[in-house]
Amino acid sequence: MSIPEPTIKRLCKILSTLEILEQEGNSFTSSSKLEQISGFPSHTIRKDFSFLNNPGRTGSGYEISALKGAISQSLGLVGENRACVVGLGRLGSSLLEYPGFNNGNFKIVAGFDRSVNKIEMMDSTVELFPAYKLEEIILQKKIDIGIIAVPADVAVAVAQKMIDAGVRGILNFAPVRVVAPEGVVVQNVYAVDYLRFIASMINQR
Amino acid sequence: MSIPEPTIKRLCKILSTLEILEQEGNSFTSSSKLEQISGFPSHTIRKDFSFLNNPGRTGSGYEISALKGAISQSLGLVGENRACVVGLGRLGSSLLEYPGFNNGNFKIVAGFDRSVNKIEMMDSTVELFPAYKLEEIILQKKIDIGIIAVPADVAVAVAQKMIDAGVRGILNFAPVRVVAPEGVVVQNVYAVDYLRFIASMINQR
DNA sequence: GGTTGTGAAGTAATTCACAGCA
DNA sequence: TGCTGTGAATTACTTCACAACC
Repeated sequence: MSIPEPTIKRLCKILSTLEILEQEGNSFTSSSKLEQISGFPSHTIRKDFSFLNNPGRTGSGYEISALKGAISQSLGLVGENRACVVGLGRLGSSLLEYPGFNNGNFKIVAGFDRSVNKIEMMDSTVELFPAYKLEEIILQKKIDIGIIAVPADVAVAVAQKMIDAGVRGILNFAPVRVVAPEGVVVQNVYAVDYLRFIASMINQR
Repeated sequence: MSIPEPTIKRLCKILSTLEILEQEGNSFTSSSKLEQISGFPSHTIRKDFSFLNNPGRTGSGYEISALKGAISQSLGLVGENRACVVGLGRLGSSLLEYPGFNNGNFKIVAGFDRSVNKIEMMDSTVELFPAYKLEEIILQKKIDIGIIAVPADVAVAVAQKMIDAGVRGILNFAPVRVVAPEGVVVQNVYAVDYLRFIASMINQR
């Protein structure tokens, strides 16, 4: 039975929430507590969890580490997903060190920038390359997710190179909409869209 | 008749798409063309548009500027929404100049940082203030949307100050989930959530 | 041929409500 | 009493299909 997309998105967010709870020293939680923190209603959370394999115990709540495992497993977040960041301006360079990117399931294995000079000047724990090596390195390092943080005018070209090199997912922060063929998952994160959504919710209701 | 939330989100994205089309010199478009660019099926787009006031002409397509107006109007994106950015690290400082933030409907009227030194050194077209003035300036400048770009450990405190000062919407880029009382719209943009979603779509299906 | 706009039909997601358990 | 887990009921959304139009 496949998991509905809204459920997947909520589970991703709940996973982050659980990590925060764990960092704060908790080892158990409940659907009502998760409602307070995540904002999702508790019955929705429980329904979402019904797609997992018995993550909790009827009567008591959820053991956080077991719950995290159950979510990760059901979402297929198991192996190590290898990612790269293209464009090392302010946004890109902050992404290289974004907390949580280099957790168990993800690893940023390369950064790219057009400017060879910038690459040589930056010091980073991530290996850096000039942009023209993008396709070569994606193949060589078996990168499956590309993160785009370049200016709008080159974002589409970068995306195309990623797709040609065989990337299976793209996270695009450039203010341009990237479309990809069937089989490549794209998420466009365009900050203005969120601002507009917020303004629309504020002004409309 | 209120507009369903999925429709609102799509309309926000389509609005950006229209701006791109317009920049490229187009003045007309159609639902099938928008399908190609946005990825949403054309019938969904047309259904979404049915919540607007006759944006197109049966038979021919849509006049982009009229369509933009109809969407903006229906979403309540009419006045000027005043926003501020808190935290002027790499992410925050890039947001200050983010293209499209300072378009017709939004205006970034203030930037804040804890470090007085940084504020004095940065040159920006946006007025900058030390963090302790946050509440004062929000009131004074009638800011209704707060953008959070501070580290995780202070994000919740910043959000609380914004809420206390009367902000009506929060766009949070810190890797912490901000929750707000009824009446304050929050969007948490946590990059890891998108990575997880992508990985889950890649690995699962 | 192309297009929009929309009721009707179909599908999907949410919410309810309660049994079963600690 | 407070919790989970889940069928059933409800609600919401999407897709279809076609009339009206260029």
